[in-house]
Amino acid sequence: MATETNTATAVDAASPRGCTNLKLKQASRLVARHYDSYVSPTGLRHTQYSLLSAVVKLGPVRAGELATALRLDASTLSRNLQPLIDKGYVEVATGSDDQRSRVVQATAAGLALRQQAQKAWKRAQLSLNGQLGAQRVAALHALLDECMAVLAGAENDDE
Amino acid sequence: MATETNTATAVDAASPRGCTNLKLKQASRLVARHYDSYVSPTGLRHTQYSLLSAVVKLGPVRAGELATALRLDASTLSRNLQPLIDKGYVEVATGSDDQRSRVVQATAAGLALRQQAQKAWKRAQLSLNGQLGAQRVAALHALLDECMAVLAGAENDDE
DNA sequence: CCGTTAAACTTGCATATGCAACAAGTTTAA
DNA sequence: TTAAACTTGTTGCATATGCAAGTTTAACGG
Repeated sequence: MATETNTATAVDAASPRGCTNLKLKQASRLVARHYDSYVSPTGLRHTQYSLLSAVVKLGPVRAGELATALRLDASTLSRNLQPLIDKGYVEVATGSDDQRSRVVQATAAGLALRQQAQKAWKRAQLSLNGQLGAQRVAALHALLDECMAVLAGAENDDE
Repeated sequence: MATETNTATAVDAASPRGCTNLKLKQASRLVARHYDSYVSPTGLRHTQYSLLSAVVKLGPVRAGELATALRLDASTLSRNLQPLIDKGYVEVATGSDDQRSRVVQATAAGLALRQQAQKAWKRAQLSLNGQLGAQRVAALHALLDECMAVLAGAENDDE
């Protein structure tokens, strides 16, 4: 969109201060705790809710795709599934064409719980929108999406 | 600053889509990996670099203050310090007035390493600025700072 | 002075996270 | 058709994270 300032021409003192990584981690921790205060009474942690939701939405899906979609390392995904499997919310089957692949999907119990938890999530999100202002949240989402799109695409490049 | 829209007046279709928590975590993971690719050759992980930097900046500081400054749970901070202590980059002493408190500070080795690692951090940050655009990064920082200020202040309130 | 309450950390427990190495199944090429 | 190369997941290892409970020390009330 707007001419991507490739020279220093239009940068009018936009030199970022501080560490983007630290700010993201801190904000993420704060927000995660906020969500957990709403969602954890359902028995799911914020991470587990996100994962279960993704499994429900993406239907029967291979582990690798799920990891890519969530931008998670494959090994992390593999382990994060375990608590949900133990509790009987998702099940994993071996792929039909490719014996190496694992196909993940939600159980009936998982679907039911997700619907419950989604209500709690909704309250958490609305509460956050209220505290921060819907516009600010929308702006943050847009910015984060843009950043992820750029970074995900550049993962194979050198400088 | 700008009138904090407390009513629905100025919201013109700013209903945020998606989950703020998930977006923050995903973006944070991507960015963390980016920083690690620059910083980890120094022997520090991105989290450890942030922590060591905070210790250096805040000088001799009580554990509690450090946790508050980093918005980390006290128990997490306590444990995160351990790797740095083991490697001899920071040292912890018992408080003089209050025997319960612990005072943390960087060692000479810690200071030296931090200076080295800071160069790697700088390259990571500049590279990120380049990929995302300095303005976008600056905007993101501003937004994150605002969010943290609001959320940190509201930690004791109900809805 | 002693028992109670509060404050500052640390521990136990359960996840979350990623890299390197590994195991297993598929595809390719000789 | 078999070994090399590649793909898909899982394991080992080392942190990162937070809540609840425990420990030690301070501060207070009587």
